[in-house]
Amino acid sequence: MLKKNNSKLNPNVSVDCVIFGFDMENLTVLLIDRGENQFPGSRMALPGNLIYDDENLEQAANRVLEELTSLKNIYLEQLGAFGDPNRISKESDRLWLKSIRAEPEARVITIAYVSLVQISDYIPHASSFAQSAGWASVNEIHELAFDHFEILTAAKDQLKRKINIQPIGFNLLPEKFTLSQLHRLYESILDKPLDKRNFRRKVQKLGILTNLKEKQRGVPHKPSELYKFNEERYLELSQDGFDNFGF
Amino acid sequence: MLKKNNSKLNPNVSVDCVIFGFDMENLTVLLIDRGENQFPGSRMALPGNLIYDDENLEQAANRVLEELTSLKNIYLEQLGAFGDPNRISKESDRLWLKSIRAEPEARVITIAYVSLVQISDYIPHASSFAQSAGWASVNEIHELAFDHFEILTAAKDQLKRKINIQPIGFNLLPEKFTLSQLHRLYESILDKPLDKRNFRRKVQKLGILTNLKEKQRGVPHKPSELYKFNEERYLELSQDGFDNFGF
DNA sequence: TTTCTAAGTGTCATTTTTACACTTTCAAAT
DNA sequence: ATTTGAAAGTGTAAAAATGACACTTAGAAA
Repeated sequence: MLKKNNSKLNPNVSVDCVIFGFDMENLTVLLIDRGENQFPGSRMALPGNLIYDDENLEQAANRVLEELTSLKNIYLEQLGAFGDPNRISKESDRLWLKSIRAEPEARVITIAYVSLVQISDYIPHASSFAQSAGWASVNEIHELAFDHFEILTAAKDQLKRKINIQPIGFNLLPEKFTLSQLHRLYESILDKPLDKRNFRRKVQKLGILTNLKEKQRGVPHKPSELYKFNEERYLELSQDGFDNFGF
Repeated sequence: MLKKNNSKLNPNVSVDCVIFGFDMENLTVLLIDRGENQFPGSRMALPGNLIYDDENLEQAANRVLEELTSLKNIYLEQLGAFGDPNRISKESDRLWLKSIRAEPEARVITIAYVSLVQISDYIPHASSFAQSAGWASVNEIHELAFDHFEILTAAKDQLKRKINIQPIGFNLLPEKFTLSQLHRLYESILDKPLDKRNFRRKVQKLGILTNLKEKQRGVPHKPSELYKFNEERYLELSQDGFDNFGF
């Protein structure tokens, strides 16, 4: 596992990763399982760990993510810092830290990073201290280790806000997707129903979708046309300061 | 100066504060002066310092701000973490750190906080290691200590984004203000001209301004009517999920 | 051939946005 | 008393965006 030459873990700063996916039904998030001797509910955690003194925060997040889940080279965006002095002092968390850290009692603030990926491109495999790693439906999660539930909530809120400013939802879909899939994705992120016709009208007027003139096959209903995200067109628009991506 | 009982400074985590003001002409920011033996340009810095192990980040930001500038009880919002391993390794910064820190070579990541205040309510007085503290016009700043210029740029960008979602500009104005002052404020934050009539129409339709039926006095031109921010009305609106505050 | 399922489509009323120029009110100067 | 300078304040019409709303179509499976 990625060895750091002679650099030193910083006992006070960690990174945590909120990796969102979309299983065509619901928004999902990548969690690791800390194993059976944890209290139920708090077994699951966001992938995260201490940083090394010679790496920057984003590098650290990528390294930790790879160490724990095998996911590599993912674009991560910073969510913010979480630094409550008691954030790691639940009894179950302290016991666990004793088993994996050199200075389990140190004050640790964590920097959270967020990413959006296509589930099918990234198949997590647990390693290091993660017993397993996998996708969980965001709206079925009610408790996590440390302050990770709070971090997840902040990440969902940020995603809601950002999706009205940038067309970032495409990162969660496969290269070819249908308008209905995009529609369901927006509904599940914004957590509210959107009128089908109005949604389609607007998304098509933006001009950032290319119709591939290709149909779904094998579905027991009228097959949908497939689209892809037109990145060049998006860059044109956003250079001109266009920001009306909202619903 | 605010003594911390027996708690310990954390050598690896600091906070920095970006306090914005508005002098009725331009957006301004609160800076401290590190004194004459600094290189020109890098003499000025954002108020910031290491955190204590038993305080949370927002508390730390408030404490540090008060220690350096005497400003108290200011609502601070987190901007994010800045953690480049080389962020404090410019030669001039290292020399300065040697004079004020116990572990001047430690890796330090910083959490930046932002606030908007009315210049006239908060008169900064330097203390601790600040030689002086005062307001500087944001668009005249081209260099700062450490990575503070980068932090300031991120804060300006966040402000631009946020002002289109929440009517936060009011925090920068005195209680009574004119529509023209509000107009100039929006133009200076968004850094683009806004049509006077359209601006007034929209801001008045929002219903979050109360006309005080009171006129400016002593101005050598038609006196303006004075308004104040109607917070109750704003809360009503934002509870219903209203978000169209943009220009 | 029937049935089931999701895809796909258009219009009208309302609201929001944009572009644009002249009159008014006060203080200061003459 | 009159003039001047400076910013405040005001309305309209065209274009664009939004929101509400219901039926037809294409394919697979029975």
